[in-house]
Amino acid sequence: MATPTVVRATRQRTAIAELLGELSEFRSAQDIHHLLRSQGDGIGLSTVYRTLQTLADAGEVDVIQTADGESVYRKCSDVHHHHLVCRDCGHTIEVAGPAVERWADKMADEHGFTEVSHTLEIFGLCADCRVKQ
Amino acid sequence: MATPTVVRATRQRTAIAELLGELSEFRSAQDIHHLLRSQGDGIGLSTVYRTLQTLADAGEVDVIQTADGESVYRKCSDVHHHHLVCRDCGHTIEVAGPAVERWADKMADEHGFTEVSHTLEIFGLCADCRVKQ
DNA sequence: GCCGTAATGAGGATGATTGTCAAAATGAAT
DNA sequence: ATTCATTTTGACAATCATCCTCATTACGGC
Repeated sequence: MATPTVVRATRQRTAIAELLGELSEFRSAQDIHHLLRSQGDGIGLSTVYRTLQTLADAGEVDVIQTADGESVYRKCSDVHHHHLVCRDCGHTIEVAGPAVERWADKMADEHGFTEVSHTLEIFGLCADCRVKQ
Repeated sequence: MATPTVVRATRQRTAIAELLGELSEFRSAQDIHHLLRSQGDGIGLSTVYRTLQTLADAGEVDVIQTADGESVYRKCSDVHHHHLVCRDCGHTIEVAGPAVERWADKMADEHGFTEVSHTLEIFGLCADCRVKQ
């Protein structure tokens, strides 16, 4: 992929960005592909994957992996945060935990680790999904 | 998979358990398969996957997923803990963070989530790998 | 040893993700 | 608006980890 010197706006990219703007849950690339198609936007699966990856690299969307290893995407706020995710419907709440960040950095530092990053997600059953069952 | 009523000891299971006992890093199923084969233990890939899954279900090994979605396994202590993992060599240190557990539960509770679990891993470059580069 | 059951493993199936590349679309300049 | 270099797209094939199938083998209680 010879790095492009300019980035172009396309119908497909706009459609993905808009859809992500409306969703509050993490969705897989395949989900997003289906959603777009079912609302009439012709788009190829490759394009969805490529675009989501680009957005993720740019920090525009967050990516986490479900228990079975599938990558799911969501447009999030810019500030550092973690997620409280419903295992059933995917509904997500952003939560901040400054104390946790400090703790993680301290642990890494104490053991001589550098270039530290961390992943932290909380999974559960949201109130809505609990009653539904 | 009709649940067996008894569990049998086999050469393959013993080999996997022993290997895991010697390793301090997270390794993929394929890694483990190669390692066993290269030390002369004939074993099938399916068996490795099956056994690791069984061990994971029983809580005998921990499973986390690498950045590219691959599952990696490691024998861990029984107490609840998290991992400080070297991105380069996989070397892993178990760390405990009781305050983090409480925080996660509190967040979930405040938003009405039940059946809560969480994942938390810290990634970095260990001291050894830093000098090596 | 025998035998009922559990476990193995070779090979095929699955499913998410990525690569290929010719054709289509973009946007800057004319 | 037309041209044109470059970026994007998307149908399809290729990868790759993981799971499934099922005939064969191994375990362990008798």
